[in-house]
Amino acid sequence: MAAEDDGIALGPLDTFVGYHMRRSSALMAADFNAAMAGTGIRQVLFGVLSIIAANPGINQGRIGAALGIQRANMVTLINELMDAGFILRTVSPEDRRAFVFQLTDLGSAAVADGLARIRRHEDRLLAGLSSAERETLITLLKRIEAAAPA
Amino acid sequence: MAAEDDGIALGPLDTFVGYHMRRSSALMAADFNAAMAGTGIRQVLFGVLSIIAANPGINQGRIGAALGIQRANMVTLINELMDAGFILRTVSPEDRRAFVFQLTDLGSAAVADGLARIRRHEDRLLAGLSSAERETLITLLKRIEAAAPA
DNA sequence: TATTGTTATACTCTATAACTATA
DNA sequence: TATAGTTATAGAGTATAACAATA
Repeated sequence: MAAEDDGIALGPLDTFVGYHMRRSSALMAADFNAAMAGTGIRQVLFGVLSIIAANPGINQGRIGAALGIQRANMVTLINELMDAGFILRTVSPEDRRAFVFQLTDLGSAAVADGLARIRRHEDRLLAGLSSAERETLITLLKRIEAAAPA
Repeated sequence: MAAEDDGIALGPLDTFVGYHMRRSSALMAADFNAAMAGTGIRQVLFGVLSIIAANPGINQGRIGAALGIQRANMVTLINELMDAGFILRTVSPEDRRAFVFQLTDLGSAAVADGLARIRRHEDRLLAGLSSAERETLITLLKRIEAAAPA
């Protein structure tokens, strides 16, 4: 899964941000999954839980908007988290079309455990970067997110 | 597809490299696909073409190793590129189990056209980063690739 | 009419296991 | 027996279009 470098030239590929983004993102995702093994939580699911934790009472559409997940794809994710007992779904008092969400106690515990695992996972994987470099990296990535077309 | 920031708090998510990597990588991939529209070339396919261009006569397994693609998944990719007429497959003279590859003229043209498109796409998307920042970004990403477990 | 959530569907990417033919 | 490529298959992520209920 890591970058193999058996004397194989990457050519111009090596100069593209997109290529290295794709590779390193995939590697981080694989290590994330290893760190989360047994919890049933994947990157997207942790994202959803995290948004609910930080915005209790938020509705489904806004969670998707925050994470770049389409309405149609939110449905399965929410159902998974409901089935796992991590979230509580209620009809919005202000808009009876919408569902609003809260974490259950189990969900809060899953977020806390997940945060600890993710911190260890990132500390391990990014041990070669100073904290300044890590911040630089996040800053640069955020600028790309901000620049990307709607 | 871009980062929505309608006053929705990301919480701790915002502090994770993995989260921003995932988002920005997805955004770059979407913009890549838009830039390549009509060519039939996706990120993985361009990667394979690029490796063959830089290493004529390379075999299937080594292409996969260079790009982190499993043997089983290489098969379809190679078949796609064969069907498109971009590559030439011959049995290796040294090892009759292995196939070695060259670009066809059409494949060379596709790579040249792709390179131009990708450069425009990255220049547009990364216009907010100085060239020094772009290099910093690539350097940091490469260090993550190097650090990731095998 | 527009919006929230849903269903159905399809394509891509990735992963594993078992097979074949050569080495 | 190990390796190169293949087949079959499954899980996950993401995309679009059409629908029901509510606004």
